[in-house]
Amino acid sequence: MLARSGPPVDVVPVRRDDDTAEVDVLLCDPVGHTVQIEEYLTLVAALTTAPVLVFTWSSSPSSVRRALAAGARGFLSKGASSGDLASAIETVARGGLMSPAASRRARTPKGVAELSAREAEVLDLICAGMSNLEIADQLFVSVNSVKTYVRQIYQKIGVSRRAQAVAWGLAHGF
Amino acid sequence: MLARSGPPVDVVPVRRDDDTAEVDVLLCDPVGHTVQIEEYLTLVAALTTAPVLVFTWSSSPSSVRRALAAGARGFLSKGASSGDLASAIETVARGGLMSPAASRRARTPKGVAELSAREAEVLDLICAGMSNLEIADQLFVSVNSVKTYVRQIYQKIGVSRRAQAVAWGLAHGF
DNA sequence: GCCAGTTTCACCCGAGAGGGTGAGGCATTC
DNA sequence: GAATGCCTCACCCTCTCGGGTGAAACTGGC
Repeated sequence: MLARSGPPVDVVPVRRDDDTAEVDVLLCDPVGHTVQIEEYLTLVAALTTAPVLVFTWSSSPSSVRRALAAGARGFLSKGASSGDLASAIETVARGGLMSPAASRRARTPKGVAELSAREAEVLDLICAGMSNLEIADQLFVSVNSVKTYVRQIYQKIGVSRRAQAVAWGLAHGF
Repeated sequence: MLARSGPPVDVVPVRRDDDTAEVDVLLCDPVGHTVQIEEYLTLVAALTTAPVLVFTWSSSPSSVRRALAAGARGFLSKGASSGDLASAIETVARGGLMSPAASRRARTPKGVAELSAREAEVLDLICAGMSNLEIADQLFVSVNSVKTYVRQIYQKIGVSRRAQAVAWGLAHGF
């Protein structure tokens, strides 16, 4: 995704228990932790001296507010373009603050416009091959909630089974 | 797939009831018709004056023999590279005969080496979002057979559910 | 002819998915 | 405050899938 952006960006996967990685900006998706986002970001910030850029599907003003208040230097929706992501990384690496107000225009990739943040999140995990129960575990919700999202997703993207949803999702940037 | 090949090739979808399409080479996958491939190819040949290039997963010598005997000007495995496909189209368009002996080296794309032709065929249809029953209908076999293939595919590519198989398949050229 | 691999099929059973209905709580907007 | 959309959850039921077992027929190579 970033390979086609203008500025050169090296991506280094960082895991929770990896405290030796040197990065300029830490990209962090608090999926499953949105309820206690403050605690989560405090933990994440303790792992690195690099500024933290939250990169997740949810971009509700409440999440943004709380993430920034928790010390994140930026917040960007996964629906933003790769160019926006690259420039967000640059802004944060330079010590600036990246708020979604600057990227609100480039909101979602084409075809995802009608999915809510949560629905997009669930579709992301479906495309990763996870079962409903695994997704429920990951997001700390009931499997009934996941089934509801799955139904809504299928209606919105016009499919009727999982394989079709995966194919759709992968064709649309998930 | 062909967009990245050297020679320029225009692809025109041709359906069974479309007898006005002008094409130089007719690409034809007799999926589901391998038992009566002769009859099928006779029908196909009646649709066009263009040479017929069979493009399918199965590349058993028996299928090749019978397809060429039925009038096909070429036979190419779907496992072949896009370059091979493009040059096969050129060969056939020039009036040549395209037999798999020339493309046997570039047999399957990476990662599909262990799938049989039938298994690859089934995975193709899974990636198209079809259910087991639909696949069975398409291939004129029992749904029990399809389940068996699905099991074998999952074992070979190391997945345990459909969504994972779709993602794997799409990542490997299906 | 023998052997291995492939194709095909059946059956059993539990797990997972999918479609439906209904409901309450929260955040945002007017 | 009311309306709307979203999130969350429950429950019902059916369908599909997935893992297992077993078996027969065919093809190609040795």
